[in-house]
Amino acid sequence: MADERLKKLGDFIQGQRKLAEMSIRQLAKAAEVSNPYISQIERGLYKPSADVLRAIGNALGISSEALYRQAGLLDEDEAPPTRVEEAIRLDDRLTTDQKETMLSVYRSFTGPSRPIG
Amino acid sequence: MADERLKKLGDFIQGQRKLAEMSIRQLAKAAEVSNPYISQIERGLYKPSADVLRAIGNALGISSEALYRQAGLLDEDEAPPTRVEEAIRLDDRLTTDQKETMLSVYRSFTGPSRPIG
DNA sequence: TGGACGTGCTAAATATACCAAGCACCCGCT
DNA sequence: AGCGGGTGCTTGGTATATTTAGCACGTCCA
Repeated sequence: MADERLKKLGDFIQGQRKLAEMSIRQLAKAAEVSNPYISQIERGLYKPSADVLRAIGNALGISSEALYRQAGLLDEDEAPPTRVEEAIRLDDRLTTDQKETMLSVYRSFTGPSRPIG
Repeated sequence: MADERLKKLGDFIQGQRKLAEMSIRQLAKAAEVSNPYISQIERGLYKPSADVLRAIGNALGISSEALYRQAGLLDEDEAPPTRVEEAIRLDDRLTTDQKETMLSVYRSFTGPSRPIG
């Protein structure tokens, strides 16, 4: 496996970890692996096994599928990635006002143009 | 990982291989792994890495996703509560800064702490 | 008969995924 | 100053994934 891919996967995991505001040790504990190993994965030193990937995905609140796709482990380019707008609209923890707020923020970020689909 | 799962995965692969009318060696060559290794995987002796699984899936003309699911590596019923967060984090139309902004807005709406486990 | 081919499997060696211990650093206390 | 607790990283070892060589059994064909 190209270590370029591993690097990309590592960067992705690190980015997601930071977005989730977790430390390496927190993630390691949640994913039930050692902390150095997370560090090593993030730096692209190792090719984690399938169930370690799954555990990391779970710990980060990312669907394993998204992780696999990022890791280049699902070539099938079906299965549309989760949509922000849709997810916001469907979230029952948000009030209607809050949804509108988030949607308008989102649209201001992404511009007026319609999303791909 | 329960070796029961490995056995089930192995049986599944073997079944698919036979349906595809391939020998172990043919599959091994197509998946670019050694032939004994295929044999060992089919008998549930080892836990193949994610990209070996993908290669086998490709060689057999099976969607990797189906394979992962068979292997119990896609939980599917995990992590639904974090859909919005995931969608935001994975959106490639947003910059990291924008993601952080939206996440903090979202968190302020839904409450401060939302640990994963 | 015999050997050139197929099949799946075994065994021993190598490569590498993964872990425990611990270092170096930074910070908020007291 | 010095502790206690946080951060990410390094090192050396063990466990295990993966391979190379080769066995034992079949079948077909000369």
